[in-house]
Amino acid sequence: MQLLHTIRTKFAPVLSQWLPDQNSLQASLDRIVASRDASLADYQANVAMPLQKIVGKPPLEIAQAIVQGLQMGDLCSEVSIAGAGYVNLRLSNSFLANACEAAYQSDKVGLQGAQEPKTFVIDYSSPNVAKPMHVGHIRSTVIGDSISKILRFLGHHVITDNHLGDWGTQFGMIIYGYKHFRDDAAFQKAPVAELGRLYRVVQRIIGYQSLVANLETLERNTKLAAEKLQSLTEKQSAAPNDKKLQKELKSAANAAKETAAELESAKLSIANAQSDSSFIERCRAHPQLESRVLKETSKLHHGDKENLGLWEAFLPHCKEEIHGIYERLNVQFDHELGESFYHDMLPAVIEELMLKELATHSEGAICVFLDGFDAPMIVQKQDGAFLYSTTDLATALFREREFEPDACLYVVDHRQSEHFQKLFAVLAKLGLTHTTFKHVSFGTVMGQDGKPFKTRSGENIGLESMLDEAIARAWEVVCNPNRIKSFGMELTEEEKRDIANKVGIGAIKYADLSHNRTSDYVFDMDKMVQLEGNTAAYIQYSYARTRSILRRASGEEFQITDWPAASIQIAQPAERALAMQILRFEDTLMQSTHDYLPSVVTDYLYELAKLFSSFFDQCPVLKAETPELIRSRLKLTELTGRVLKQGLELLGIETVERM
RNA sequence: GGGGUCAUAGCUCAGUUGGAUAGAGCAACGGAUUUCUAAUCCGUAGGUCGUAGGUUCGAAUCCUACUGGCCCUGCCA
Repeated sequence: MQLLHTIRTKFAPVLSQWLPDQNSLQASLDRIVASRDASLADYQANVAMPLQKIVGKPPLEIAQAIVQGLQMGDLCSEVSIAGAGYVNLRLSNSFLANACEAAYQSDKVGLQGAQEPKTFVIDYSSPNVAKPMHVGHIRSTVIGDSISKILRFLGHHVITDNHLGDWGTQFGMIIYGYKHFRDDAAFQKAPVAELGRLYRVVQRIIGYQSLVANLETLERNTKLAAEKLQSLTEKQSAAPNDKKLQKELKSAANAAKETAAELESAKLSIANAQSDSSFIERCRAHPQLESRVLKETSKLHHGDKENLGLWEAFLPHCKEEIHGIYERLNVQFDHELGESFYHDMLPAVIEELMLKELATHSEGAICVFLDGFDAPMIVQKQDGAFLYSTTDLATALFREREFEPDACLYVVDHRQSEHFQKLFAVLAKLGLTHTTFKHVSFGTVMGQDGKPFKTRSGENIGLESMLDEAIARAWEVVCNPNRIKSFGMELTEEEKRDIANKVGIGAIKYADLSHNRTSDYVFDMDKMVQLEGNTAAYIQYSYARTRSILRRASGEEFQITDWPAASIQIAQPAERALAMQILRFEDTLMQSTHDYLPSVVTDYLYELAKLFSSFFDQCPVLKAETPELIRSRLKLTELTGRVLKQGLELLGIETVERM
């Protein structure tokens, strides 16, 4: 149910006497919120204080007038005024009980759903298929999947699209690699692994060559920075109190330090590479590899038979690989329209931009210049090739025609925010003004050292091995024989595998979703698999406990099966706290979709699981005083389980009946 | 140089349209168990919300400046 809306509706007639205008009335109603401190109130209306200017009376007097005018009916057991003029509400136990009853009878745990369903296109995951997927891809995939599920559950029309990078430079790299470095036997045996190896071989050579090529510039810059620092230091000693100079000195010192460190690390990498003689030989044999790779890419894009043939041969293998990962993550898409799908539409995009005089030639490229940005959006390179900005424009135009969405969400990392600002500005100029485009950005996954999460040698961490490790650790903890024996549970091997799998994958997903989407977070496998505190396992465990009680109830010892027909009673503090949290489910989902924050849902579920634990501790279910109470609590337990399961499902996390 | 973003307990983090005494988890300490699954519950301790101003009934939250970190900044995606 939409609890907040129900409460706010009661306030509307009273507040409208001072706020005849709909907008200001709504703004005032929005100040009625769940109380942060449950000991003060369940809900609080912070409406009287801002009204003092409009009404011309002290807040306390206004609050009194509000309370006198309110017709809360059965909803509240207590309405009071506190502090500077807060109107505090205490929901009545009978209301909570009835509302839980209704939620229990409903097939969607009481969900009313969106009044005006909208159409969303959600673009997420979108990896480059020829490269191995790494930890950086997990956020987009997991966040996008969760947002899609929540919106869909609320009744919106959601179209998910995995915009695969299946047409870019990385294919030039593996095509070049395949032509020159392939191991046929290895390719026969495991094509994806071999392609991955070829990608890394080519990447390493390009990396080395670019380091060598830039070494001179780097040395010069380092020298210049050091000289600048030197001269500023001299000036500083002449004028020690010049603040501007001090600032300059500081930034010069930083710059000198940075360039020196960069030079040092470049030299080190080069020295390391040079100790590998076969590698150096390869580099000599393939000079200027980057431009050779670009040529292969360009040939592919221009329909070269051989390259197109290789691309067609590689792509199914690459797709199979990532589909394997999606299967493990239990993530599905409605569409998988990659970059290659849009290739033929790109010239028309440029044509339209030129025709509408949005794009101009500049320095040999075709660019769209936008107010507020120094650099233009480049849509066609000097060499005639298109860029991802061109593809993104074509994609947006295609989706507009095909799906007619109300909103398009791009779940992409925050470093691309400027790209999306430009993209959206151009789309607006192209007349796509009735669709809301939104970059749902997210922060970087950091290592323990506070730097982007990489292996010690600087490589990205493979997604597959990360999932394997999470599952292995989940196994160790969950299927620990001592623990299982301690409460006499016998699990088959198959059941153990299933549990370890769902707990391990759940741990990774939950760790990602529970952090605020926009902030960076430190990746800590120990912690996320630790199964204590704010983790998926704690919630999954709570769910398993609800199932355990229900299993026992209908088992031989108690033989109770008639609780669905009984009525829910709310009396104990732990019962009412649990009931109220259950009823806040829909409000939580709506709040979560307001700015696409799955962490709102994780917080909610964690709180619900904690409240259930308290309830479990303080309110015996099967050993309650009366048969009626036993049945009431069984019903509440079942309802809690349903919400926990549904909530986890919206996060893409599965549950188990026993763990 | 320009722009973006972040700074909250020892650690990892919540705190979204400004609301009452700033909250969790971990780590530390103390209690509860013949268990409806102790992977639990209850409690103690821990803070000048980066600094300085401003806006107002009220600021961790909004504005300005400063300090520090990360990111982006014309032909990769």
